[in-house]
Amino acid sequence: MSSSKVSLNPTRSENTRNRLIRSAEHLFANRGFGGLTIREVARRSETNLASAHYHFGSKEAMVLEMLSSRIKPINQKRLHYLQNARKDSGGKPLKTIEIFKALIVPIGEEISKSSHSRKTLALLVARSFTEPESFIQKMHSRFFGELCETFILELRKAHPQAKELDIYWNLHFAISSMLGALAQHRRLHDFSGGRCDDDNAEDMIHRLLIFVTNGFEAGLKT
Amino acid sequence: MSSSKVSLNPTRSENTRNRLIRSAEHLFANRGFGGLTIREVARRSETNLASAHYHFGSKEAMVLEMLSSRIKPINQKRLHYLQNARKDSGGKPLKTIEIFKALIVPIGEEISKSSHSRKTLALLVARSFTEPESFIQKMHSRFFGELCETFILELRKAHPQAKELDIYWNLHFAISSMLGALAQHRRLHDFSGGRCDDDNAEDMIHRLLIFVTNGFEAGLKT
DNA sequence: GTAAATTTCAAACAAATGTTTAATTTCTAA
DNA sequence: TTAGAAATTAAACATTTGTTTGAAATTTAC
Repeated sequence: MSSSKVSLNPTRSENTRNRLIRSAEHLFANRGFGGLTIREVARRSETNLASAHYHFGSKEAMVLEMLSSRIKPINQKRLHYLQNARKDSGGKPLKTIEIFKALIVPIGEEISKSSHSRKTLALLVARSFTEPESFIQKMHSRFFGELCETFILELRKAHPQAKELDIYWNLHFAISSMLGALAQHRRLHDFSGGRCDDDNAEDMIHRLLIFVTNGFEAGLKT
Repeated sequence: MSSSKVSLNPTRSENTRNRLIRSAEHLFANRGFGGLTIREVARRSETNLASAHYHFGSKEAMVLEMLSSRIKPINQKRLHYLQNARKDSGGKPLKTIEIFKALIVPIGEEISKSSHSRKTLALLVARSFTEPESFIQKMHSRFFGELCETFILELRKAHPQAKELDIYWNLHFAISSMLGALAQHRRLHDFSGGRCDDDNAEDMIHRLLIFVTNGFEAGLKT
């Protein structure tokens, strides 16, 4: 039942817990909530089916725990980037691209950092927006409610002359681009005949920033 | 076993077939392939579980048949729009926005046209890109392979000076925006506090076109 | 070292799913 | 009208799923 203990010398129990989370991550990223089975999570973790229930209580609780472990650090980084940008701007409203940097770059960094298959995290974050509605609702309210408000506020400061609706719509498009681009890289690989790869996360993030910033700003000029 | 017969006075058999397809559409749109069960499709169609297998052979075949009935008309319209644009241009390369119009407007029109819940078709098309990879691969090769090639060719004609990779990447972003925006309208509703609605499909399509066109063109200027 | 708590495990449970079968009903055509 | 084809149905089948149980193994604390 212990939860927040972090140790350099993890106990055996913490080890299985972590192995379970890592396996759940991989499976959820590649197959979604419905396609993930506890049995396979347990098998890949080289532990028993029932131990997953022992540690998390249910399949849903396990997956949400896993998502939390990946999403929360990213969201903290996002807020951190935003704060730094505010400091640098000396009280002036931020430029659009700075705001979107704060939104997008942290994902890119976490993707580059992660030692295992680079695509797992990208799929993970993006898939969390393509799951059935019941699941998504829990995700959104748990992980993204505040964050959205913060970014909307910042965008409105940056564009005081813009209509509220225009900001909503175009932020919606921007987030869609980001998530879609991350989740559906397979399509890119397909129709570029393998000439584009997303191994270079920095390159991808930079391209995405240009696309999103220009699309957003154009959308405000009605 | 008859397939291409179209009659104004549909037989009883064709009726159940159509009812099955319509129920499958609704369920697939809202819950995805895994969340759709043949039993529920049959129940909603007020017919028997086994008749779904009688008409389609398997769950997968039924869903693919349903997708085909919705996607093929849209893709035909897309090619048609492209042809018309070519005629109007008098041999000159098309403008970016004309190409994206051909890609995006047909979906908007079908959404407006459909009598049942407007969001069903949007969800349907978009979800087809967020399903597990094995399923998507079949979808892509069956419905979108050629289409992608055609549009890439047209974009290259329109931007002969642009790098090939830039076109691939930014088309990828554009498609991501389109699908994401269609599929995830719930987020828009959420963080706009209900102030944005997507009942006005024309308005949404117009906004999307502006966003995508400007993002794409900005992405080519490296 | 030993007793209690924690963790792991094999087995079983109950519910749900895609598919098949065989009988019944409905439609079609001569 | 009637025999044969087509379509529908109820029932059963074989898997698979999330979850629970109770015993065994391991760790922890004194």
